[in-house]
Amino acid sequence: MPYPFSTIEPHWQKYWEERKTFCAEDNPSKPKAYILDMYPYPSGAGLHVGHPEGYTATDILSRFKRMHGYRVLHPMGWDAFGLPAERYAMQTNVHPRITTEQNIATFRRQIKMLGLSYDWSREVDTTDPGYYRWTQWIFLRMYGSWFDPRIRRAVPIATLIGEFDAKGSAGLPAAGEFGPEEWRAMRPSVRQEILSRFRLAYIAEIPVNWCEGLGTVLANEEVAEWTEKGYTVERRPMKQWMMRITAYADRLLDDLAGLDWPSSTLEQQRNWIGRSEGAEISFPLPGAGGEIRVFTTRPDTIFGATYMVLAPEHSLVPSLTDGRTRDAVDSYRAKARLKSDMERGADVEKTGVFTGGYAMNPATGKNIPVWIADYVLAGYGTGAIMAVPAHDERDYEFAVKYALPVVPVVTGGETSGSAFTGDGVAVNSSNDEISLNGLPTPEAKKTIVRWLESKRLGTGAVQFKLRDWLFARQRYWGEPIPIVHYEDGTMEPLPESALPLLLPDLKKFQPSGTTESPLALATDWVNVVDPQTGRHGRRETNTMPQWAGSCWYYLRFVSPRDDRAFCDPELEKLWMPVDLYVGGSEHTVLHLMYSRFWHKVLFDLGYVSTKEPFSKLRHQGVILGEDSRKMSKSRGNVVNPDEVVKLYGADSLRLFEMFMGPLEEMKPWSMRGVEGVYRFLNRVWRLFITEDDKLDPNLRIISITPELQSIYHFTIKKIGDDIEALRFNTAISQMMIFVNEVMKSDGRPRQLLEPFVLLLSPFAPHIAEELWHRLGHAGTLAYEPWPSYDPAMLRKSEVEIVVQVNGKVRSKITVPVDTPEEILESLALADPDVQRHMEGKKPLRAIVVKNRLVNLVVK
RNA sequence: GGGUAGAUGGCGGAAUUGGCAGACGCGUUGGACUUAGGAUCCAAUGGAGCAAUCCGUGGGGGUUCAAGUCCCCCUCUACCCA
Repeated sequence: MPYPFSTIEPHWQKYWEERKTFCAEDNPSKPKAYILDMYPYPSGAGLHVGHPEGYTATDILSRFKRMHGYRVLHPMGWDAFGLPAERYAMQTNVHPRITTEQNIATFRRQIKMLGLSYDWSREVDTTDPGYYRWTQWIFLRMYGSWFDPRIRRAVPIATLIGEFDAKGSAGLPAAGEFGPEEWRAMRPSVRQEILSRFRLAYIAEIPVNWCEGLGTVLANEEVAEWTEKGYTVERRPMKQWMMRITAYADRLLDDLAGLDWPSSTLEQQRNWIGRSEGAEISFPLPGAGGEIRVFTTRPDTIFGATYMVLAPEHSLVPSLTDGRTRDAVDSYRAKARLKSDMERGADVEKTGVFTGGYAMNPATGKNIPVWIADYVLAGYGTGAIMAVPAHDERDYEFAVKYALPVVPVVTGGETSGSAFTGDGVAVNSSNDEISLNGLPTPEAKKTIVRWLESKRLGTGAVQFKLRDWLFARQRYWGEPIPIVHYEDGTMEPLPESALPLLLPDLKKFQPSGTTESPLALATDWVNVVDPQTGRHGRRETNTMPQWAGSCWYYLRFVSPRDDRAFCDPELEKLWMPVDLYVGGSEHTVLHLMYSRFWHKVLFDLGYVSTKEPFSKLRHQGVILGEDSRKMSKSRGNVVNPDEVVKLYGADSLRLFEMFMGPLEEMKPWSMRGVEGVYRFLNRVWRLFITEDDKLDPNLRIISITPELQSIYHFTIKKIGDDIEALRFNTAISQMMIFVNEVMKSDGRPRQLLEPFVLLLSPFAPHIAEELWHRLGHAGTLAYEPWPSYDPAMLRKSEVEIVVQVNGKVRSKITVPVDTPEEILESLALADPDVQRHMEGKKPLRAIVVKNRLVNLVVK
């Protein structure tokens, strides 16, 4: 008879829920553990077997920590804004609120069915006005703050206004040039424009990926997905809300150093930030007037700059073109608009056209042609490059194609047929005032930057690949941005008391037909009159991107029902930072970067006490289908957790998910494997419970062999060590070894089996609670102290020593533990098998490792 | 092209970090029990060989008494970035 998981599991789930067993205590006297899963997007498809992998891992650790006397914060919530619910609404006119509620209900049911020890009283939902009120509130903090580069942190915008009032713009180049009187005399809309150059949340006109078919702007990483589906995406300049994450580039990079994160994740974050050192150089435009500014990491190659390339969108392009080139340039610009950054950077043949204009190379004094080409991106650097075909692959390719001159200025590598991009020694690099010839690349860089600086032609500069974050989507189902635009050209944030700014109810969810979100159609909602001044205004119709809610949900869990603060400051100190964060590696870059950014802003403004949110991070690996291919509906290899739980129970599902292999690894599903752990749980059950469903009368304190005693103590040690290190697969394997040993031995030693139930409980909590109960204990085992082991008991009395001759195992001898080396050696030499292999050979030396092996080297 | 992680039986995976390769599980084979077995229990299970023994951790070199583990070169796979 299989064990009755289908009655046990709901029973204990109900018990935990009714007794609030896993409510996190805000009790400062206990050590804390904040153990967090990446909360899911509740899709219509429901849970798949990938979800429980990470959830079970954190659950095991949470339960383990509770049994060690920790207060554990282990919450769950829903990242519930997002495009799928809205797209469904477009097709059916079912309000996304309704779809979202249904999906959440399904997810909640499925997650509860797994017996995960979440504190459900802290559940959050990003679409709940009580939640997004605070997302909006944080947005307003970002809007109301600026990053002061002199102290490298964010401060309220009022400090900047105060500075302008008192001293004018002095010291802040981005502000322009004005004195205090001028500032005070400016029209409000002008002042606002200047301030928006500093605010952490600001509106800017930038080229974005506009998708007419979807009626929305897409993030760069979303473009490929939609173009593959046949949608057209074009580059188009639009006014957009942005977040000034670039201000934090240095700190986001530097603070990675203190994090216990996977090295690949750290590396990807570094690459994404993409810090590079070089110089910004001005190339004057003799014909058109003005100058082209470029950033380069190789200022030392400036003497080899034989042409320049502007991004097609570059603002100087029109003034450089003339009648002969205008048509070609315009049509090239039109084509480039339709390509995504990804396509443009891709390894395809470079294209470009000559603008007709020339710039002067400030080092050589020569005029060089200015081209446009889409491999130069408007959003990166200055949107222009000096092209050094001899020492840059892409420039080389381009120069060969368009027969532009290639002038080598660095020696040290093979240059025929390709560019030499490495470091070397400068040549051909001198003018009347300066010579780099003979200097190794690093010296040459320093020398030329000094010269450029002295001539006011350029300056040493640091460039980041990281760009400001596009923070607006033309969608309905997202957090409304709490800003009103007035007819006089100014905008104003809503007062805190007006939050949450609720989404208006709509009946239809189609795109507005303009570049605005469907919110523009809610005229009652959009149009407002300022009660104080009577001015007419319009609400911001963009909503926030899906990342917004997930940027700070880990903070909300600390005080989820607080209506005075997004996060109670005392409780924040009590729980933060997150001690372990587990989630998929698909969030390696964006989610983790964005939340680190928000966290740092909140830290600067004094709302949180740690500079980083997640001290330790791990990713769970992808679970493949039974055929070792990615699970997908079309392949028909999707495994449904409901099915597994129905057949084998939640404990078996949990146990198998952990037994499959290392947490981070990608691994295929196996129903047979589930059966395997299910058999194991049945075996455990039968150790305690007889065929007629009674506690086995043989369960008594009995004398046991030293071997079993030793295995028991080792099992406690191994399971504990493995859980701490998140090596759940080997912990389970040790449980199996222990159970096999007990099965083989005589009797049912209660003094071992009763604690074993506790060892099993983090992995398979339902069966463990049931056995604990049947053993005569009242209440839950969730807070029982974890069994301890005696290190002395780990020592065996005898060990088997391997005897090798020339590295090959020839015999094994059993000796008392810690037998001295000399005795081991003589015992080995006396062994008949060994002697046989040494016959006729001369002993050279013996390597003896205590308690391990003897290796006899002979010739 | 760059970064990161990998490659161990028929399969998933273990291996005090240099010390018996293949723990544990799946599968397979044989047996026991049974009216029955897709339940349970026992035994075997990397390959070759009757055996002694030999060969075996993607491939090739190296260091070492000793290499899955360390070093060099190569091949392939996955993920991310371009």
